Amino acid sequence: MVKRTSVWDTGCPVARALDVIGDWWSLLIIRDAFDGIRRFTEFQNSLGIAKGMLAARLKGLTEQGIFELGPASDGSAYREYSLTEKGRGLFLIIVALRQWGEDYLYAPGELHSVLVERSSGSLVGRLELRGGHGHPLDWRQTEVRKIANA
Amino acid sequence: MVKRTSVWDTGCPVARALDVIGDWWSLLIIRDAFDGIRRFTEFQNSLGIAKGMLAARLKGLTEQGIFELGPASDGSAYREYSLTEKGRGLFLIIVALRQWGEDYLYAPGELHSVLVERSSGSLVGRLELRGGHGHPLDWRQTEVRKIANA
DNA sequence: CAGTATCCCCCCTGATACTG
DNA sequence: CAGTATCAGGGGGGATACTG
Repeated sequence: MVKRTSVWDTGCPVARALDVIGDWWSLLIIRDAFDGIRRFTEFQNSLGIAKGMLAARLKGLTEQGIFELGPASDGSAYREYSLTEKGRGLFLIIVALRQWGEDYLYAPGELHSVLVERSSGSLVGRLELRGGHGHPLDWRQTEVRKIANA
Repeated sequence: MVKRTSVWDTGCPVARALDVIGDWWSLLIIRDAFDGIRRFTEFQNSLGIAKGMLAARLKGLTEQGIFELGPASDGSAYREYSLTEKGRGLFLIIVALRQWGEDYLYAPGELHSVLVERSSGSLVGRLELRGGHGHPLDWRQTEVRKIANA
């Protein structure tokens, strides 16, 4: 097996998601997109990523339907990358990563960016696991039901 | 974990989180841990990962305080990897990945595993973005407030 | 500005063999 | 069972030069 093993066909949506955006750069690029970045050079400057890598990632993510390449919104001659609905669906993953990072990767007093509600400036609430009827749930109360599949 | 270009010090918790668990295997290992897998060989069989890779990942994640290595709970002579509180905090990230994967990576009718509430068997509810007072929020109503940092 | 092309290093990854 | 040691290779990744 020359190529990296794919977990696409394991029947687990987590594995399939990681097959698409599980590399190191993709979610950082997407995070920047949520922050309003849309142009190639903007991404490059923000991330410090090599041009070749950035081009490959943007191409891959566009092929996956996460970005779409359209005319620039400012009327300039250039084009820009914008998130599709599928790409915008990744927002909660970014938020979950952010909240975990805030909780466990910063020493008390260490500064970091925060996600706030634009209208009020108040912090966005924590994501919570809930049951089908809205009641709070602990992870221990859940289980993965496997489906018989090939 | 040595990285070619580290984004640890950018002041963004998302970047810092990805520095820790942003590689392709880590979250799959952690997903398996949430499914009850605790032993080296169980991980290896479940993931189809090379032993060397698995050993390196488990070592790194243990050093990061995500796993801890303790005596086997079944009283056998072997040891087992269990998630720390920090590791268990990653559950929402897994759930977010799962929900996105279910939404966008499966064709209608294609089978996949699902996360259910153990007591009732009903599907776990969707994660939702909410404001500080519990009101629903769209990502467009949020923004990242950057902090002046080194 | 927005990439493409190229070079090159070395890490990641996988496979196998070996050990306590 | 639970790793460690070792090896081979491919491609991730960075840097630079070049182009439309």
